[in-house]
Amino acid sequence: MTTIAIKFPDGNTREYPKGVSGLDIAKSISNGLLREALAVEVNGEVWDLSRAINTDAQVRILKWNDIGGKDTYWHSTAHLMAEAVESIFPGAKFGVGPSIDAGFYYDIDLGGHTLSPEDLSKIEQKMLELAKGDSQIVREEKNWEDAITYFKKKNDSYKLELLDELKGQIITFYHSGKFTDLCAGPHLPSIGKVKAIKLLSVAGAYWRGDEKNKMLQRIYGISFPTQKELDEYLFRIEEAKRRDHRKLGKELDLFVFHDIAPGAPFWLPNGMIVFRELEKFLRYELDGSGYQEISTPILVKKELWEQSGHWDHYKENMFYFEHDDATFSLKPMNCPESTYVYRHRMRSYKDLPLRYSEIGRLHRNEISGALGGMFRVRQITMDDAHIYCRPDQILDEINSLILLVERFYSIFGLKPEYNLSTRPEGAMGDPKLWEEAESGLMKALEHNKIKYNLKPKDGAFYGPKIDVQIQDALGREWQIATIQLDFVMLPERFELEYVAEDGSRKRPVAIHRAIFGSFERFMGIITEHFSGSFPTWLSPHQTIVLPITDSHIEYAGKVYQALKNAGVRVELDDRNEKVNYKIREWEMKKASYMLVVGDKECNSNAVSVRQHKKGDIGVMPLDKFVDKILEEINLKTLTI
RNA sequence: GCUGAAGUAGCUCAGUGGUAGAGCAGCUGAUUCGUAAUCAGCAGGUCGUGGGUUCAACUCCCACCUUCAGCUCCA
Repeated sequence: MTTIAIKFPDGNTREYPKGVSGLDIAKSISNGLLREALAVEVNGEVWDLSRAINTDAQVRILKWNDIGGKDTYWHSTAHLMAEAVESIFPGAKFGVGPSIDAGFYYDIDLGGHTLSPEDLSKIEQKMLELAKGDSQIVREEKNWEDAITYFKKKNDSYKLELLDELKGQIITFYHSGKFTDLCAGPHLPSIGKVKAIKLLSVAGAYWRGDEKNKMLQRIYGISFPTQKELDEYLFRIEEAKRRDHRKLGKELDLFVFHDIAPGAPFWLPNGMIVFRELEKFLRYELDGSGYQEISTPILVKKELWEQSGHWDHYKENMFYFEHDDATFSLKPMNCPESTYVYRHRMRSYKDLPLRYSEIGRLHRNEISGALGGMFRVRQITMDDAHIYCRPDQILDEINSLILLVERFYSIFGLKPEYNLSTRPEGAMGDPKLWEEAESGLMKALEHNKIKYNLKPKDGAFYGPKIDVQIQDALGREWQIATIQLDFVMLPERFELEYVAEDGSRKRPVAIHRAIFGSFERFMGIITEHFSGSFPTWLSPHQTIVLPITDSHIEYAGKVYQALKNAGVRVELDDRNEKVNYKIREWEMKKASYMLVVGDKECNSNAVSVRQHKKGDIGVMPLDKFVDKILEEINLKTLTI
C-alpha cells in the first residue's frame, strides 16, 4: 500500500495511506476533532471531508471557527433548503445558492408562486425534519454531456446556462437526500450536523444580477450547530436594530424625514448641534493643515458638466431644469467648480500645493429604491477638498492626508478599512503616470503601517484612489473617506496650468478627498457606532441640572450659569416632577451628565454627579466638575 | 427603476364590511419629592393620497406617493 505525507499546520508530518479522507485524518487525531470537523483545507483549497486525498499535501481540518468551515456548513444548509423547497414546491427551478458572510441564500424560480412568511416557516420545518434524517452528501464527478442531459431532463434552464460556461470541464454534482445540484462544493459529509436553522427573509434578485433577466425569489437564511448560537445571533440582530440610526435619530430628535422631501433629512436642533460640532472640528483641523475654505454655487449651467464629462456619464443622477433658454442643474459634485477658483488667476509653482476645502451641499438623483435613512440620501453635505499640486508633491500630500484620516477616525474610535483601487479598463492618461501614482499610494499606506485591500481595476477613470470603508450596525459596508488622484478630469478638461520655475506652463495634479464622506452618512454611522450615546463633546445634552425641590431652584440656577459661562451646553430642569422621573427621562435622551442638587449641595457649593450609563459618581465641588467636563470636551474624550 | 412587505393620534402599536382604540408623549390640576416612570382629569384622527365597488369602506378593488428588505447602480 502506498502512503502519502500529510503535513499539518503545526509543522508535523504524518504518513497516511493514499486515498485517505479528511474524515479519516480527523479521526486519527481525536474524536473531539472528528465531531467538530466540517471540511478540510488541502493545499489551500477547501475540500469535502469525505474526498480522497491522493498526493502529499498540506492539510488543515476546518471547524466552525474557520471561515472555510462556516462556508461549507452554510453552503450545505442552502442545499438542504433547496431540498425542502423542492419537496414542497415540485418543479422549482434553482439559480445559485452560495454561502455569504453571515448565512446563505438560494435563488429560486417557483413559476407563479410568491413566497409568503408562512411558506418560509413551512420550509424551515421541512429542513429541520430532513436534517434529522442525516443523509450523506455525496460528491459525484460527471462529464459535461451527462450533466447537460440531467438538467435538460429536469428542464432547469438556469443550471443549463451555468453549464454553458463550464463546457469541457469535469462537472461535479452533489447529492443530498433527494436533491441533486450542480455545485463545485465543498459540503459537509452529512446534513445532520445542521441543528438550528432560521430563514430570515425573502427578496427579489435578478438572475445573475442583471436587471434585464428574470427576477428570482431569494431566500436568505442562517444556520448553527446549536440552538443557543442561533438564539444569540438573532439577539444580536435585534440589538443592531435597536441602534439603527433611523430609530435613534427619531428618538433623540436628531433628524427626521418627510414624504415631502424624499431622500433629504430635516436636521432638528439636536442633530444640528452634532453637525456643528463636526463642522467645527473639521474646520479647526483643516485651518491648521494649510487648507483654504471656499464655497461654490449650487445651481450652475449644464455647460460646466459638459466640460467635466458628467453630462455624458452622470446625467441620470443629476437634477436639472430649463430656465431662460438655458439648462441649469443642481451640482452633484463640487470638483468642477473648484477649478474656477484655481483658474481665477495665474498660478505659480510657488503657490502649490493649493488646498481648497468646501462644505458643499450636493444633490444626486439616486433611484428611489436606493434611498435609505442617512446612509443614502439625495441631498448630501460633503466635506470635500481639492488639492492642486505639482507631481513631485503628490507623495507628501497623500502622506499627510492619510495621517489626517487616521487622526479623524481615532477621535471617534472608528476602525476604518482601507482599499486601494488601481487602473480600470479604458482609463484615461499615461499608463506610466498611473503606475507611479499607484506605487506612490502604496508607499504612503505602507509608510504609515496601514493594512489595505488591493482592488485591482477599481479606480476612477481619471486616477487611482484610496477608499475608507466602515460597517454599519447591521454589518453592511459603507464608504466614507476617499482620496483620489486625478490627472485628467480637472487638470486636462479644465486646462489647468501653473508657471514652472523655468517659465514654462505645466499641468498640476488634482487630489479629490473627503474625510467624513458626507455629513449625513457620517452622522448615521456615528449615531449607530455610539448607539446614540455621543461622547460629551458631541452630545446635544452635555449637562442637566436637577434641583430636588423648589427650594433648590435658586442654587441650581447658579450651577446652570457657571456651566453656561464656561461654554458648556447645559439645561436646567426645574419642572415639578420627582427626581427619579427626570433622571429616567434624561437618561433615555442620553444626556452626558446630570447634576442633582439638594440641601447638601446648596450648603457646600457642590453638585452630585450622575454620568450617563455609569450612574451616580458622587458629590464634587462645582468648580471641579466644570474643570472635569471642560477637559473631557476639549480632549474629545471617548466615553463609551 | 425592479420584486416583496408596510403606511391608523407626535411616537409605538391594536382594530377582517356596521358610530376609530390603548400605552407613552402633550395640556390642566393636585403633589415638594435624593439617582431610571406620583396621582387624577382633559384634549388629540379626512385611518398615506386619489378614484372605484357597496345601503355602508380603516377593512374589498385600481392607480399613485412614501418607507422598509433585497436586487441593481454609484465619477
